[in-house]
Amino acid sequence: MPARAILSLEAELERLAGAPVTLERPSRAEHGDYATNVALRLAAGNGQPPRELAEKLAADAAQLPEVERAEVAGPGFLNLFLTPGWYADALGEILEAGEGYGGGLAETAERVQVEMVSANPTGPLTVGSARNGAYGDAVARLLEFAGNTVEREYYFNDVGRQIELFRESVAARQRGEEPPEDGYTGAYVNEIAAEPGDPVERMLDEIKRELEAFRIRFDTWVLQREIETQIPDVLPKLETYEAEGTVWAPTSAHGDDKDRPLVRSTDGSYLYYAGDVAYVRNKFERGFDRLIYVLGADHHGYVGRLKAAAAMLGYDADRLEVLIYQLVHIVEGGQAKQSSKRRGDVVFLGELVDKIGVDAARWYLVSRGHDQTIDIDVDLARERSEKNPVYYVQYAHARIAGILRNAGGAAADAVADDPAAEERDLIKRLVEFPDVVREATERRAPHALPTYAIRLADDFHRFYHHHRVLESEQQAFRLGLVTATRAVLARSLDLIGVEAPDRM
RNA sequence: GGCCCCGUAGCUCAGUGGAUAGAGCGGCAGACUUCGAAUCUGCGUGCGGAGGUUCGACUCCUCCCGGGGCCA
Repeated sequence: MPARAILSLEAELERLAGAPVTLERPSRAEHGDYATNVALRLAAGNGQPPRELAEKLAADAAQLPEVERAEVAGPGFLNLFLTPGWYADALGEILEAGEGYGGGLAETAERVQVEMVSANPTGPLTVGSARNGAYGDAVARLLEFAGNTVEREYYFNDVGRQIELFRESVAARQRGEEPPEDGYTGAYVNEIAAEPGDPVERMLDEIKRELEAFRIRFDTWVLQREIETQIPDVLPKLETYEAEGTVWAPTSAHGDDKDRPLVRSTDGSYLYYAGDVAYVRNKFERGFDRLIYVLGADHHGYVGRLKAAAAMLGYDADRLEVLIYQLVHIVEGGQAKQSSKRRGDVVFLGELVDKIGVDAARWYLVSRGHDQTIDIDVDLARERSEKNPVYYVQYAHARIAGILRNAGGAAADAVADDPAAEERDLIKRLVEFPDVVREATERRAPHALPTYAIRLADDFHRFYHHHRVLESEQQAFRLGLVTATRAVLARSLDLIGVEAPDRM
């Protein structure tokens, strides 16, 4: 939802035009503060020349108190130039909303679970898991900001072949032997072997520490072992059939590519999908309105089977959402590198954070679209991190914090007789924020936030370069302007888990 | 063979129907007696290809080419 200042203007224009009006910011200043293509849309319907319609609408619009002048351009665009009064209203709205500006936009607040990361506890978290967490946590933060209740969950696959291999690998090292064929050989295996206690427990604790350091706070940790005890209760609730010595779930009747095996008839042992179904039921039974799974592109095949599980259990499959992000490729010396946690030649989250820090890492991992594959050269990462736009945005925040420190609590307001171009641009940028947040939330696309934050920082730095805040005739208005800017910068960063420092 | 993602400036990427497609990095040339120069200003004939839908397509549809992934 756009800011109120936009909505009310759209509503007035809608009344004049007799049709829905959407305002957008033209890329060129001479096309006005805002523009609408409503005349073009209307003309397509009733055969009237679009410019004629636009001319009439322009004459009416020019009478509105917010509109300084209205012009018709191109094939029939209506370009609006707004009054200082509109800018004062817009900034006033933002200052009034304070820290909550742009939030609380959910139409109906839901109880949402976001399950993310969920890497096997057979090693430290990789950069792939870091992307999962950075992305999933940003989506979770957006949903919370919109007014939903969000719980973050981590599912530990603590049983199965990989776990056994991991235990055997550690045990072999402890005996001074080589790990088994296909076993885990990374350096961290030696470190785990050197310490007492269950290696899986140790990895669980290590992963929890890493996530906390990465600023992802989980509400619940679930063990596969526990979920599997619920399988016997769940299977009778499913329609199943037996074939080839196996009990199957007819998931293809619910949109899956093919049916999934549940139980091996010969020995009654459960297959992987049985656990998936039990877990889906377990989640819904906990009362969530919406389940979100965050999975890498290599798990794309899970979308159909998870939704089928929900449907077979009698739940609305639309309430189970699977967010797929593309993989992180490690590049070294210009060559993409095959990586394997077993061989230990992956790049770990810890290494990335050591080299570039949490802020740059989270920014970097979430600033690409989730449908975009990321290539990461860790050796270049540190060098690049010095040029990371995250510091550009943080610097804008720190600069404002400095101004506000020096202002010593002087009064701030929203009114200026005739805001300068840089001031108008900054206000219009701030006015965009609720819509950026809304779209990022709806599309589960938090990468819109870094993009927006750079633009906002850019507008601020330009404003700062041209105008003094303190000891100027416009001090109160400019303090209002930078106060609003600081709040929106801080919120933009917080939504992607990056800190907004007062000093750098 | 089937399915999913991607192809935009030298590089990394924004841009899910509007006007002359934008940032960052790299490069060149400028700007500090000033609330923080981690800043600002200037310099760019690029949407993989071919059709189609539309008043209007980077955006939607079909096919082809190229890269990545999953399943078989």
